[in-house]
Amino acid sequence: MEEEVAARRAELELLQPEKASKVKKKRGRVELRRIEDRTSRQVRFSKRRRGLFNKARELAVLCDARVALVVFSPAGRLYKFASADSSIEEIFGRHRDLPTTVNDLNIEAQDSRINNNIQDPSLIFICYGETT
Amino acid sequence: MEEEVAARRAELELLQPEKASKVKKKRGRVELRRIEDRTSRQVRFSKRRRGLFNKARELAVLCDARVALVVFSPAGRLYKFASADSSIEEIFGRHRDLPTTVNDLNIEAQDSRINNNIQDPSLIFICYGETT
DNA sequence: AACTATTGATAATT
DNA sequence: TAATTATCAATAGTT
Repeated sequence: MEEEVAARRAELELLQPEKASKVKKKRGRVELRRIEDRTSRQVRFSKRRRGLFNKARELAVLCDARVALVVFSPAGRLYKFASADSSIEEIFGRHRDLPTTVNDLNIEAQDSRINNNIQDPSLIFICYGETT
Repeated sequence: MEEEVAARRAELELLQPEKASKVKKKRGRVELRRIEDRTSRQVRFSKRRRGLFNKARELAVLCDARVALVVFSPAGRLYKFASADSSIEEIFGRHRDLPTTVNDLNIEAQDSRINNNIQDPSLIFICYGETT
C-alpha cells in the first residue's frame, strides 16, 4: 500500500509541472467563501452536512447539551436535528405541507404551538421551509 | 521536532505497561455516550461547541446554505448561529428577558412574530431558553 | 459513489 | 484555565 503511494508520487514528479498540477491540484487551506462551481458546491454540501449533523449529535450526547439544528440546502431541501426530539418532531410533524407566504406561516405557527403540548419550555423551535 | 517525538516514544516503551498507560492513556474511538465526569464534560463542551459552530458557519458560507443552530449548555447558557442573521436576530432581540412557563412562551412567541417584519419566509426560527 | 492524501478537530497532557 | 501535541476524524481532490 505504501509502495503504491510512493510509486504514484514518483510518477507525478516525472510529469511536467502543468500536467502535474492538473493531476494533483494543491489543496491548501479551505478558503471561506462561496464555492462558485455548482456541482462542487452540491457535493461539498452533502459531505459537510453529514459531518455537521454528526457533530451536533455528538455534542448533544457527550455533553448532555440541547442542540437544535436546521439546514436548508441551496436547492431548498430541509434537514434538521434536535436533541429534544419529541418537542421538535411534534412541531414539525404538522408542517410537512409547507406554506408559502409569511401570513400563512404566522397562522400555521400559532396553530402548531396551541395544538401541541410542549413539554420542554427551554427549547422551543419552530421552523418552516419552502421546497422550491 | 520529530526527534523529540521519537525520543519520547522510545522513553515510553521502556516504562512498565502499567506506568505507560498512566503516562499515555490510549485515546481510542470516542464513545458516544454522556461523559460522566462533570469537569471533563464542561471542557469537552467548550471545545466541541466551538468546532460545531465553525462547521455550521463554513457550511453556510461555502455551500450557500441557510443554517440555524441553537445550543444550550448543560448549565443552561445559550449559544446560537444563523446564516439569515437579520431574521433570527430580530426574533431573538425581543426575548432577552426569558419567560419561564409554556403559556408565557406562547404569548411572547405570538407577539414576536406579529411585531417583527419577517423578511425571509423560508427560515423562521423561534427559540427560548431558561438561564438556570 | 468510493478512495486516499491532507487538513482540521480534539483528547490527553502539561 | 489556557496552551501544546499526538492522534483521530472530516473532507478535498481524485478515480
